[in-house]
Amino acid sequence: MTAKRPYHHGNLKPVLLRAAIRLIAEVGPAAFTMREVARRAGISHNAPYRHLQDKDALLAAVATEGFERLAKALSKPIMETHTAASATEARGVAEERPALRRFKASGLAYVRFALRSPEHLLVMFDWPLPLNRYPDLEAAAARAFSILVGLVQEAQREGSLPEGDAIVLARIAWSLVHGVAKLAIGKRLALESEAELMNSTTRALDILYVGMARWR
Amino acid sequence: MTAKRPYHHGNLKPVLLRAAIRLIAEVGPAAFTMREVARRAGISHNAPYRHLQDKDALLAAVATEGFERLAKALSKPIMETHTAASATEARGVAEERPALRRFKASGLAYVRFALRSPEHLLVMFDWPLPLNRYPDLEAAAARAFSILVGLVQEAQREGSLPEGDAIVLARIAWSLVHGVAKLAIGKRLALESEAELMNSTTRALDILYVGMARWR
DNA sequence: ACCTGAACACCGTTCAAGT
DNA sequence: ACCTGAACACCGTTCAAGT
Repeated sequence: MTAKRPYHHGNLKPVLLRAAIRLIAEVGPAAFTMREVARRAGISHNAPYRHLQDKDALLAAVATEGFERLAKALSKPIMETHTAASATEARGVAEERPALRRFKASGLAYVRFALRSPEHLLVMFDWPLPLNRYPDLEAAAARAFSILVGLVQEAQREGSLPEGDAIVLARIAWSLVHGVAKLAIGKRLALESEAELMNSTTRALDILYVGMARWR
Repeated sequence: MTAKRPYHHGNLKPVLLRAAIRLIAEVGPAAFTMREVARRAGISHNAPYRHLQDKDALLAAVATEGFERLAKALSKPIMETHTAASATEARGVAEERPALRRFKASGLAYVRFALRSPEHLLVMFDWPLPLNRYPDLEAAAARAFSILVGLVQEAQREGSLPEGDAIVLARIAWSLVHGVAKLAIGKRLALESEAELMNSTTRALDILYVGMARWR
């Protein structure tokens, strides 16, 4: 226990990232401290400053990683049972074309990502990081959003969504799933299980799609 | 400047609340400290503990006040120019009945509240307060949500929204406006002015309404 | 190159002592 | 009753000194 700590050599940064995420998950970002991160990484309290400018830089790295994972989750929208239970499907209406399915699935993927990585979402959106000081973070966030815009455009080409500014439609969809995700994480939706939340999200996305398709 | 501080007598709590909100608005909840609140209130750093159990209790009071103000904002949805520009209106379709107007207006009011009091919204939704330990807060939050549910029910009685669980519809609407509000506060929507945001929100609410009305 | 321990100016919270 | 100053165990960050 009083064993002398060996020097930690090699890439400390990923180790710090993992420790940071686990710590935020446990105590929340408010109680999150650099010294505790260092303790968990088994290094002295100021070693992180060799690799990161400061606490914000560590959180910016967490946020950047979060946007990269989100982008991956959004672009791999594998259809699941929840989506199969989608209303138009249930009625046997064969109008749900592939791009529209992917668009809706990405919405579900957003919420699922948020549930699995609430600590990431929190740092990504609710930690007041000066975005312009972290270009990597800004770029990762832009990439994630552009995937959603691309899905809207595909659905437009397919004829599932109306012509018009894809960015506007993407922002509305993003707002909906972001709201669902944030409220769900904060336990404000009074939904029991993840399955129930996914069903509810599917319904919300169906409503949004119907509204987008008919609205003029 | 070295003048001896007179004792502060009377109700310190409201003074602390005002100071707390101003401080959070300036530095964010992460950098928010009890000692600085006390400094701004012109009292010694530990005086607040005579009135509040701890830092969380002060933030819980801020959140409670926020929900009370939100409830007020939602129940006084005065129609404004943005809503008047709503699509159905623009086309002269006279189908927008009063309860539906109030429902949409409350959505706009939610976003407007968020823009005017971002610090309240942040504490209300993103500070990990153990809700069950602050019954006043929990009750205020429930009251605010119930107003939205009531608006949905009125719109259902009026025939503007389909029959069915009002709570489910209210949750979906809440998610949308909450997402818009959070993303707007975080400057993630790339919208220039408040007017632009209100127009965009109006469009989103129109889409949601159309989707709700037609979805089955 | 990378890490450490001591140091500084902070925090949240408590408590005996003052008015 | 209400407030204060000193105290304790923390934090973020820096820096000279070690391997």
